[in-house]
Amino acid sequence: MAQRRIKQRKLSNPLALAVLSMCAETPRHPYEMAQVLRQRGKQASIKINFGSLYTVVQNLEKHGFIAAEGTERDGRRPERTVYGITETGRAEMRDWLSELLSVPVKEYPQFEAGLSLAGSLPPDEVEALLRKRLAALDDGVSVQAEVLEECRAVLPEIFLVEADYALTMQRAEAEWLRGLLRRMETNTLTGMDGWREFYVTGAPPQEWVDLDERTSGLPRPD
Amino acid sequence: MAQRRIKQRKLSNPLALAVLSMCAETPRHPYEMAQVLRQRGKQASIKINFGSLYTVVQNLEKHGFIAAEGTERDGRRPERTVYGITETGRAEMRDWLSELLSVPVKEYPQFEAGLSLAGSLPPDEVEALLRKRLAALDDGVSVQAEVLEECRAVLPEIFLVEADYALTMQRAEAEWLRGLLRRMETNTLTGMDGWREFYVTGAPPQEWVDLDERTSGLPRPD
DNA sequence: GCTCATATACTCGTCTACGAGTAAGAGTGA
DNA sequence: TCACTCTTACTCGTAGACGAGTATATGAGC
Repeated sequence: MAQRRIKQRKLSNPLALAVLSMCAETPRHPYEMAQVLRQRGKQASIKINFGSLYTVVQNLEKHGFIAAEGTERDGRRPERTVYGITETGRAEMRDWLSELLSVPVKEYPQFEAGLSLAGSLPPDEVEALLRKRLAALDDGVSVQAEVLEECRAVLPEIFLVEADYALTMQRAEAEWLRGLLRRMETNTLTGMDGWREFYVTGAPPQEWVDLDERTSGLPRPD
Repeated sequence: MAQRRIKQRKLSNPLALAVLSMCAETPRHPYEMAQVLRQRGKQASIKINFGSLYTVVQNLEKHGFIAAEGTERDGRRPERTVYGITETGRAEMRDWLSELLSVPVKEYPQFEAGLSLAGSLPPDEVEALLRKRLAALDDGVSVQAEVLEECRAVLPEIFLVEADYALTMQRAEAEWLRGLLRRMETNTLTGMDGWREFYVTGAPPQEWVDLDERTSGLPRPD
């Protein structure tokens, strides 16, 4: 018997969730949604692309999560359609948001991909590149820490939870990277010499040639 | 004068970089690339989707980054095209990989989006959901830590750098979450009562109504 | 009162991601 | 040896993401 597939959302773009959340507060037209999201600083945690916004609104309507409640017009500007959330939409929003908050999902950060393919570059080059990243990361952290402080002065902390999270994660990355670089510099990271050898002789060291076979049965995170 | 736009890659899917890296080692046919990537455990850091793989290979060829070097056939199985990397492709690979390693980019983790929209759910529910996440996160961490230990027994550490990174980041998230939950439980997080009030009375508390305006000029991370 | 810049409010078309489907050979057990 | 399943090796169709473009309106400066 086939195992029931885990529920798959009709829409997967987080922007759709943001739109639902906007319409749940009060009926709005698309442009206003974008404005409010921006104004509340949500564009730092959710990518708001205008091309996507209108597609997403259309699809939400198609699936019955939001419904056009009429149109308004400001002067001779183009007419704007105002959307409100439906009951189905409200349910979808609650369910989706609950899932986002309670179920950790593996996403694939580009940096992780970079790390896993770094073997295609010579070790010294990689070391230099990572040092550059660390510097940029440290800069970013100090800038954002400052901004966050300013915000804390005027806003209750619940509104800054996501910014605090992002900052914490960046700090963690910086610390990890510092550790890695130290181990690379001091040659404490096993395999560094093999890697260097490979870039000098052009061939992988003897002890690596059968690694692929020996590790084929290894439990790998998936 | 328009500022020169930052270089935009012809292909953005990290799988394309993995393909380049595979072809750089030795010419291969698509299916073999996928096999080798899997066998080396890269599927943990790069999403390998067969649908995408063939599209990506095609596009890489179209842009001259890889070139068909001929075909082979094993028994009466379908014919397979073998691709090798070109000089342009090698340059693209180096450049792309260098960028991935040295330039931190903001990605938009779903959880961050969830946090920033959590206000659409009642506070007690959010607390429960986050506790559920923390439990799952802790489980995941301990499983992966074990797997990583086993791998360390047979593999040089450079091959496990990306797994170590992923584990560290998960630990950091768990720790941050633990802190947040503590602050929520002890009511140390400012704004919690306002949020609760909002879910009881149905209206935002007095001191929030003009927050939107007061914060409109705030420097926001972007 | 005219021009230029900027904000408003979308539309369009392309490119791409990816799930689901397909089909043939190889192995395996009865 | 024959049925069945598993693995190999792709193909196809479609939905959606997003950049770039467009067109009007409003305000600011001269």
